Amino acid sequence: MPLAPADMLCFSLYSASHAMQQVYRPLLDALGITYPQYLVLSTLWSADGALTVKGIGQELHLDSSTLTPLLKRMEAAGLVTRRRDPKDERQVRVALSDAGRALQAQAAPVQACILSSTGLSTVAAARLRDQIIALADRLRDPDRQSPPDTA
Amino acid sequence: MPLAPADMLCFSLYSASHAMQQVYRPLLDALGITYPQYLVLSTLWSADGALTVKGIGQELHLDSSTLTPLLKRMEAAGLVTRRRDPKDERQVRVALSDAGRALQAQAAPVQACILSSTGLSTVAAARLRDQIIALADRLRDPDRQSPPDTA
DNA sequence: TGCGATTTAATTGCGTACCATTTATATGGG
DNA sequence: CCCATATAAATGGTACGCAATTAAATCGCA
Repeated sequence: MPLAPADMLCFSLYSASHAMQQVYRPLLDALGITYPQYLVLSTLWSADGALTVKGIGQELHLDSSTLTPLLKRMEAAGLVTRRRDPKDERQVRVALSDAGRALQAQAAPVQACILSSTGLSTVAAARLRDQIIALADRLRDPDRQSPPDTA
Repeated sequence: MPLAPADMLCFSLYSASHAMQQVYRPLLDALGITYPQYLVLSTLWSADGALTVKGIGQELHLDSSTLTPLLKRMEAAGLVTRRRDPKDERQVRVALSDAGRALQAQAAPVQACILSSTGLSTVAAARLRDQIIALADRLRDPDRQSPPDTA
């Protein structure tokens, strides 16, 4: 018998992730940014220095073909700067502009608002987060069990 | 202090959902479908009859602006049929074609492969799924607040 | 009976995501 | 020193995902 989406672990993730973005949307609309842009800004706020596109991609598990246009929009919005690294011109260094740094204060209440929307305590949210991170790590682990093609 | 994406519950969902789709990708590539298309097919396989676009959207929490082009691609691929309901011509009824039904057998091993990739037992996967479903339901609940943490 | 309010799909425009490919730069080996 | 290889970013193409708009059908109620 077939498994309906509602019974699938994958669909719970897919669906919860979308629901989460819906909660973020009005908060981020007020800041003029999208959810992936908020993730990039959070990375830069925490990094406290310029990161390469590659470095941001490693944090967020996104590749340059996703990040390049996203970062260009953020640069056009005046939130970040993009400069070739003079030491290695293959790399593009992304740094916060003053406006990008200023947005951190505006965004300060967002996390508390999100947590409240989850209906979870800080501890319960952290516990669930860690379970989901562990799952994602196993899914990305190249030598995970169940070899369908490893004869 | 700012919260890095790696510490956010939202990002664990975002990231795990993407990781899950990467595990699905090679399996679904072999069937010639995408992950959202697999969700639509799973819905139709379980429903055992024609559903409206609206009905599919309620199952998957997607709206017609996402589903209409997706269903048109599936129709072009010969997996489903789309017909206006003669009783109410606003509605479009989506039904499996023979090829769409036949794909169910091809897709039968997929769920077991995915479960194995999670590294979780059936019971542990179901328990995590239920926690995430409950979270998503609270996030979608219009009258949510009650932060049990912030006094 | 008839007409406006509501409901439903489709359409449009924008922003992700990702694969495959291309371009530019750097580095290692002979 | 120069070529082969490796790496980073960008590009092109396809497919979601959603807000807002448009178009059509039905319902509500006088």
